[in-house]
Amino acid sequence: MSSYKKRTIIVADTIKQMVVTENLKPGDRLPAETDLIQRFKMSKGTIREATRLLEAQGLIKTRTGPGGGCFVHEVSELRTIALLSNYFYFKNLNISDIYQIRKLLEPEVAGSLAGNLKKDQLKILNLIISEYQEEPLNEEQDRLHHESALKFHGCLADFANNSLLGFVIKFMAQMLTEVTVNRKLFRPTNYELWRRGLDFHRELLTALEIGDSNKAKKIMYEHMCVAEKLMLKQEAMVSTKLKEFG
Amino acid sequence: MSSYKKRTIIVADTIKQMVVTENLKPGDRLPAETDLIQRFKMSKGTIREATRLLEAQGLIKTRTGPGGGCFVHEVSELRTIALLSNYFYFKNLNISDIYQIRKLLEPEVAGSLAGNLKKDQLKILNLIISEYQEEPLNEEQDRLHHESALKFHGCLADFANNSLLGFVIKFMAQMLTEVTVNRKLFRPTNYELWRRGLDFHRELLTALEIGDSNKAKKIMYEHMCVAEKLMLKQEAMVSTKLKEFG
DNA sequence: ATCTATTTGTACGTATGTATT
DNA sequence: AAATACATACGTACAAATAGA
Repeated sequence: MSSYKKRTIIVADTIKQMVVTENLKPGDRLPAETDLIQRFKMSKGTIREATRLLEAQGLIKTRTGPGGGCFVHEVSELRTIALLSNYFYFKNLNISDIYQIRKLLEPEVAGSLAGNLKKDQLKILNLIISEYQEEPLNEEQDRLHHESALKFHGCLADFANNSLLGFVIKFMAQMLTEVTVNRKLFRPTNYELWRRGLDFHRELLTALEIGDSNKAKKIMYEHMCVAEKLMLKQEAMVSTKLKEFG
Repeated sequence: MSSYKKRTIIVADTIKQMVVTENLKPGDRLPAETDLIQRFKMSKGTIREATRLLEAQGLIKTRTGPGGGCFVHEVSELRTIALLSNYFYFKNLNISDIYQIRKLLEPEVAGSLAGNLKKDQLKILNLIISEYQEEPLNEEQDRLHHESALKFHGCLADFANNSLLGFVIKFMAQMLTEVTVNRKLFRPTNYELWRRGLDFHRELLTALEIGDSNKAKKIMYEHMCVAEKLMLKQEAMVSTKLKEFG
């Protein structure tokens, strides 16, 4: 019940504050380990605990050797999504939860991108589509197709000007992957999901190219509705199977 | 270039895997420190580094004393939002980015809650509104009002059945707070933002109570639009001031 | 290209503190 | 009050990485 703070926390907080008050940017140098030892009058171990804590959060990076030390670091998207996944691990998300959000956000992005994509961006999207244009012949291929299709959505999100919106969309895709993998929703192969998804993506790309914002929005919305329906069907089928044979 | 892994990481990963493969739930016990020391044949310090790593991620909790030890722990929402904030620290979000998402998600939640709130839930919402029903007399009060108003939105999000949607909305509110605080958007006091926000919240509560889903949705959407406009105005004013006097 | 100095990283052992039964 | 089990912190020794001579 005291306001006592552990020494490692004091050091970590001080370094964090330093970044804010001195307006440090990624790549900027922080005091060396030996400096901190002297400044705080603490042992090497204690100081290292502090930097390790910040490193675990992805806020700093340390390098060994001459000219090495602690540097401000931008937290990576991958690590952030991983940490978010931990939070939702026990939350038992279901398909509909995810699609409720996707149905709202994905059409918005599609609409905002219509007519605003550069040639090389369209090229990239086409390239991604080509990764899943062939009919999947087995479960493994189906899974890979599914992953690539989600990459298509992630790519659209990256092209959006709103990094916050882009992040949320990519996170939704990640959660969807985790849910499908956890519940083994890839057996049997979902031919219809692949086939209709591919069609939607192609249509969407055309609408984006000609700059028809409303059409792009509409296609994406329908795409989300159909995908949700098919995944729910798959889910129902899998759970029936589990009841029968599990 | 080797697949060498630090001993602490090996221990941490092994424990993580244990949670997944044994399908452990929050509160379940993990091996005690002394057990792990024997099992891995490592020093106490090394083992502690591993558990500390997992604790930093919020995945486990350790308790001292007899019967103490490591326990599986559900990552807290607060901590998760804090980690997410780190990610966006260098991303330079702006008001419009945040409101683009709020305008899509908040009305959806409002609509879904109409007619579905229990009496005690309505009571809680009323109580929160009472926290900012008096006119703010100074900057500090204005800031507190603003915080309480965001709590109102967070509470609605909690009442939604979709925990994912609720989380995203609460995160948006948090980002909004950080942006306003960082850019010192609280001076001068934004009387209009408070006044109109209060009115919208009251109207919304009525719509939720009588179960008019469409009206609730519409009110919330308008609320978002007005709030965005007022905050952008405030932002423009602040930046003008900075140019003149900064 | 090798050696050297520098700077962080890992691990151990130990002493003492704190929380819980 | 005592026993238990984790928490914090220190100091030390050696390992690994790296820049520069």
